[in-house]
Amino acid sequence: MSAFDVSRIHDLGAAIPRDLNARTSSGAPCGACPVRGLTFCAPLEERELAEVARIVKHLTIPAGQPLFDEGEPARHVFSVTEGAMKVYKLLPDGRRQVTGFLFSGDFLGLAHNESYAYSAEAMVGTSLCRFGRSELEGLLERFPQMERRLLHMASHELAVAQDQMLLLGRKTAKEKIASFLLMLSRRQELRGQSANPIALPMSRTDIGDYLGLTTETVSRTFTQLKTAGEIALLSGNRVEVADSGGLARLAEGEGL
Amino acid sequence: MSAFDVSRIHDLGAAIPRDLNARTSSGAPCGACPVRGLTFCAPLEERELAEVARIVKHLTIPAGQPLFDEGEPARHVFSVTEGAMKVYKLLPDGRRQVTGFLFSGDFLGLAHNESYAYSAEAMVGTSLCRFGRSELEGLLERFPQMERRLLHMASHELAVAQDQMLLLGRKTAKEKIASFLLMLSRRQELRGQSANPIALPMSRTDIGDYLGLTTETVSRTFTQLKTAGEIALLSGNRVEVADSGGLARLAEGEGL
DNA sequence: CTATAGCCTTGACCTATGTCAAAGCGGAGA
DNA sequence: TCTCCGCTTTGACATAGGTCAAGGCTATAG
Repeated sequence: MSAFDVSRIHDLGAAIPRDLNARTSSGAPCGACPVRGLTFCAPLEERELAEVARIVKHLTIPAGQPLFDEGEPARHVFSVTEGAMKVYKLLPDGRRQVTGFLFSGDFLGLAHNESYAYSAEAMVGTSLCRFGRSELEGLLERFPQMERRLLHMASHELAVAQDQMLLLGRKTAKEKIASFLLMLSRRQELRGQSANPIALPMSRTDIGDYLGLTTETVSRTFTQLKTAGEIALLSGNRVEVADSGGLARLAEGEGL
Repeated sequence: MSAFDVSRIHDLGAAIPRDLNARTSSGAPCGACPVRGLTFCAPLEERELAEVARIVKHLTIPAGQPLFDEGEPARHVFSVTEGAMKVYKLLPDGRRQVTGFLFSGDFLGLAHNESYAYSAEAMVGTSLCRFGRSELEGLLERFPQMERRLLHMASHELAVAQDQMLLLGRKTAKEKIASFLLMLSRRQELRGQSANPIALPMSRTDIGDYLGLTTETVSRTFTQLKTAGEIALLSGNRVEVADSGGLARLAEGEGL
């Protein structure tokens, strides 16, 4: 896959300008945001979006570029509008844990203290909305429904994190890979894309660091699943799932 | 340790009645809540606490008793006032991941959908405040600072969950145990207790299910740390840390 | 069209941790 | 104070997954 070809992994089509008053600082209207329904802007009315547009800055970063690093002062929060990112934590000796993959509609940068708790890096060319922390706080004060939405999103993230703990602590390599593929598939659907085939914008190393495995084990497990007829590896780092029910049973350790 | 002896693990002393108007349904005044500063009630003024007292129900459960099970309709949220609980998720074949240990001041039961995402069980006799979900929502609507506090607490939980992912995915058994002990020590301090010795109200099996290890490995690793002079195992399931700096370095994989 | 650099896959071997089994031991109740 | 019972510890052995080491593809750049 071309590292810069965003469309391969996010295919919602271009934003259709509707000539609303609300415009971001770089000119894109929030009212035309293709992923608004997924973001924390969802509960706002079009009139209120103007307030958002006033404080938002739109930015685009190329594949492989870091957005921020763990420990850096947390001055901004971000919302992914297009592309794909990974967030991760490091141990002093370089061991890495990818704590999440982010796609359009996902939120990042919320920190409970003054600095980011993890690093964030684009895996393909990625577009984001950026909010100053204090400006966002003002916004949350004015629009309580936005704060409620954010709390709801955080609760969801928490549930996802607990699932990931179960995966990391108690699942086998095969169960981890099966769970991972299903997670990506479901998220594609949530973004309005088809559940199958599944796009993998991340490397085997990234997948390993997300699942608590090595590159080699990830690769071997993909091969096993392919040999067993569970999946097919397509060109462009895509995976076709033969029987999602079977994969789901595999993911929960219920054999096949 | 006596399974019912709460004081062993939580020693803030008895609540001192201050004769405030705010009282819980079982008579205990919220104004005298010994852990109020730690809970989501913290930002409320005494006058506002009366509202909380009106909808709260105080309850006490014995060691080993479940509070709720994963998948059950999430009708209530809870705040631990005294004692210790564990929350966990199960795989169909019985494999278990303990996703957290809860002590006084901790919040549980927040669900982003209609049912609980995990099971909760008391490890020692435990007291909790219970809130009906809809009543709590009304409260959050009236007191936005409470909702902000809840968002802040959720962000903190999220950061803790990411640390736990790093632990589960990338740390060795020795690093996991060291991290675990430090976490308990710090939380004791946050609750106003001494950092050392550390009380372990949970079984070796619980610790293993929290750290992604078996009982045997947990036990062997404690023995190793004891032999290395890092810790001492005291009576009553307590652990004395010889040098917390050394343990901290161990926890991050920086040798000793 | 061809070269090239970076993934990805595969193989052989190793080890941290799991599994199975059997003693210790401490605390709750009599 | 004594007696169990359940948890913890320890030992011997097994294995999933890690490590080290070659190749093999594939997609961009020239």
